Amino acid sequence: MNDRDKTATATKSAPDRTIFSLLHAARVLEGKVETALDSVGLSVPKYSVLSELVSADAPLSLGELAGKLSCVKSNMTQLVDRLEADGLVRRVDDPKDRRSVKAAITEEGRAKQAAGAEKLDELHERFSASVDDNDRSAVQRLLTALE
Amino acid sequence: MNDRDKTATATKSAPDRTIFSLLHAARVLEGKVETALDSVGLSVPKYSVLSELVSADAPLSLGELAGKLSCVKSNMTQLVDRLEADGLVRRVDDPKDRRSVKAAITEEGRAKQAAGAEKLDELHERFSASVDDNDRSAVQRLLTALE
DNA sequence: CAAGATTGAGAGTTCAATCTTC
DNA sequence: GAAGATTGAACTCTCAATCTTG
Repeated sequence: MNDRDKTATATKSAPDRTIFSLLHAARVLEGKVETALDSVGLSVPKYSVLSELVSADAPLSLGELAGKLSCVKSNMTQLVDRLEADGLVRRVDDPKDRRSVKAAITEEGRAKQAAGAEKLDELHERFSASVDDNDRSAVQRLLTALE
Repeated sequence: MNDRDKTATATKSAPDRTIFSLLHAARVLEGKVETALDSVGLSVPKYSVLSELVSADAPLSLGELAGKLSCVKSNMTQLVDRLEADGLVRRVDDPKDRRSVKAAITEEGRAKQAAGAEKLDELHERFSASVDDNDRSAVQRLLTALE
């Protein structure tokens, strides 16, 4: 069942490829995650920061957060700005290191994170129900082959 | 009210989260596409616009382009601003409809698009080589189940 | 000088409002 | 009024430069 791939380098604008359908699927999925979180008033980056703070169960420095979210520090500066404006986190000084600023989650932030996690669980439930185990492991295999 | 029960959210998403690995894989893949296009001086949105113009083989209005890329019209206004600054497209008036502005690809834009397509083909080659047909069709199945 | 965070500029995206033209 | 495009504001992200502190 392999009679595609006729001209490898010749045809430029002949779209076929699974690679782009995977990309498209990811966009769709990401959209669903965004919608789910949006219904509780959170964005994906905001939810990610709150989740890290909840799972650490302690304030984290902006540098640590940037590392965990795999983004640049200046990004975290602005993201925490918005979270602070929303009242979901609070900047606290680090007595150990006067250069450092830590983000501490507020009660409101904790509640938002829990609400977001709830929505994400629901989404995951629906997703899992519509996919059988064989396909699931095939995807896992394909994904790890990607790195 | 909110007794944070760690076992509730933490253990639930730990063992079984294909949804998130798919999301992660998409990020990785998207990063590779970005890198490939960046090597010829293009971003993904810019390449997409150029490709649409090449495949249409005629100028397209900004509204048409926004529709094809599934984005908002105001987005296309700014994107075409940047493409015009790069000398890759040119705004031309539509004699049929004085409200409308069309984007016409330049020779330089055509060359850039071809270079980008070349890089993407190479990427696709490498990807296809590392995926067998069974896994490929599993992905297709999973993707259609997603909508 | 290193490591923390911040600022400024720019790319990309969305939405709401506006302006011109049909 | 409805459909073209544009502008302004907001969010997310990156990079380069800067400022403070170790």
